[in-house]
Amino acid sequence: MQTKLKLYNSKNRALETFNPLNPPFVGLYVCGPTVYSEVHIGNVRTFNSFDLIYRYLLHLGYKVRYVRNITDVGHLLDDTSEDRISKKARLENIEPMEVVQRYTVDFHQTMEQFNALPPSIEPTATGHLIEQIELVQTIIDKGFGYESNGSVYFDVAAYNNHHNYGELSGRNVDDLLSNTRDLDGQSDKRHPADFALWKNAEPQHIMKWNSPWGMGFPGWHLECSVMSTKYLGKQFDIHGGGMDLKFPHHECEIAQNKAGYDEEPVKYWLHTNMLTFNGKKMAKSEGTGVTPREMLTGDHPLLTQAYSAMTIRFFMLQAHYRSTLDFSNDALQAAEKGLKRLMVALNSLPNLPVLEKSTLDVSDMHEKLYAAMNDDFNSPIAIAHLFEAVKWVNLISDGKESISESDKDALTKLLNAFVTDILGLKNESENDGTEKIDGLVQFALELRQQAKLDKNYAMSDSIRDRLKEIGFEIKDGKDGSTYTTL
RNA sequence: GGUCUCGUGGCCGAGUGGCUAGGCAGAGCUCUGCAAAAGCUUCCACAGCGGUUCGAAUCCGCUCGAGACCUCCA
Repeated sequence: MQTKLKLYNSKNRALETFNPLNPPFVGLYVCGPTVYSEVHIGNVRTFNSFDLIYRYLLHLGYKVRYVRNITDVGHLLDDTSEDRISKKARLENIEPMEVVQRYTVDFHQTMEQFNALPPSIEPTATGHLIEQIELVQTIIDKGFGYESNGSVYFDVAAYNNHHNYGELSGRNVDDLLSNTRDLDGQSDKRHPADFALWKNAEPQHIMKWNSPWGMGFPGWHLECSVMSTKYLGKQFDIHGGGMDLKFPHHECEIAQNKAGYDEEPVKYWLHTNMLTFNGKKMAKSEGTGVTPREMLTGDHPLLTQAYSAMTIRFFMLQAHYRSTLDFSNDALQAAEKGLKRLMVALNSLPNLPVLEKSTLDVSDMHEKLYAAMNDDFNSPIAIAHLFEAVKWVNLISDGKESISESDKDALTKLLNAFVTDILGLKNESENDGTEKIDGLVQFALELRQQAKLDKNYAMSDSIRDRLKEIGFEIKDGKDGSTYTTL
């Protein structure tokens, strides 16, 4: 088993060698979306980042259990005690579970378009209410939670006497206790930094359940503690999520786990950075997010055209997952062209001529690609090397470099592994031409070739233009014409 | 106000002490009836000011600028 992989543990702010708790098994938990509206493209970036990580771990041979939750209850709005899902349900006059269903399906369809592998388990908060209530009770029993007017809060001060609240996000409790902004409706809490484990429901509240403390609903951070423990154990390898979840969400999760189970739950914390838009974070709650649909259709004021899911995925992979990535029309156009060049080279691999000896060092390329990914999943570096390989392919085609049979096989295997399996990129436009269509286009090309021989350039240009309108781009080469589908 | 991150060529984005990624755009060339596409080659950088060092984009300090978290958020 590989041990060369290093990843950046954001809890220790350091690059660490990856040593799973129980190799070859790896437990990976990622905070999923709250399904009260369409995900935006920033959300997609996060899940694509973790898809890359998941794919690479699989590629290395680990048996990964990838758990990603669906949050279908519980996120309070600040000005009311109503959560986002029930608010949306009320506004649209439908059942909360209809909201959940609609956007869960939408989320799955979206991620499939981006070629993200589905997680091994995708648990929902509402499916784990019993476990959540149990954990609340345990935390109370251990003295780290208290009931107040039908709600239960986590006692941060009490917890901090035994543990270190703020260890993940680098905060200190004294600052938090004195520095937290004053918000209304927190009078039930002993300290402003305390957070809800269970929240009392008003009579008009739709999503509520019975509990030892009355009708209510679970707190904001509880579900992830419960579901990660249930499916991955009290200690597991990797917990991931967006940077913006680091505090308070992940901090609270750690506190709940340690308070309830007396274990340090997570060995490696991975946080992905934000996709920005004009330099600023997209915020679902402020409606500033661009949706995948808008990008895939080009129906957005900032975009001059539609972009394919693979273009967007490739664009995202050209930045490291821990860097912010600023999204713009120009950057996407660049990604589109780059991706095309990469895929064309990959597709031409089988046609490369072979010679006795190679003038290129395939094993060196192999080393460099793995070194890049082993260095905290550095996909931009890996892609840079892949473009070097693209150059090789073109030079070999031109007869300016040569490759042996065995090296060609090795290179083919290597590039396919990285582009297809690890980066998760696939051809989008091929295969919409069936054999019959291909035959038709070839026939048109023959007619055009004859026209050219007859010096009937009006005809040959006309054929070229018409085919382009239909979606076939003609490329005239030395040995005749070929085409690509647009 | 507190905590933290970042500022790289026209654009996106790697790189943490010397060998100055990569993509796109630009330029030149090849191919070509023309064009497109493609390919090859190539120019342009490290916010500013100081300091450490034989040597800094990379370390330290200051200034300016941007952003994130502190409240639901990927």
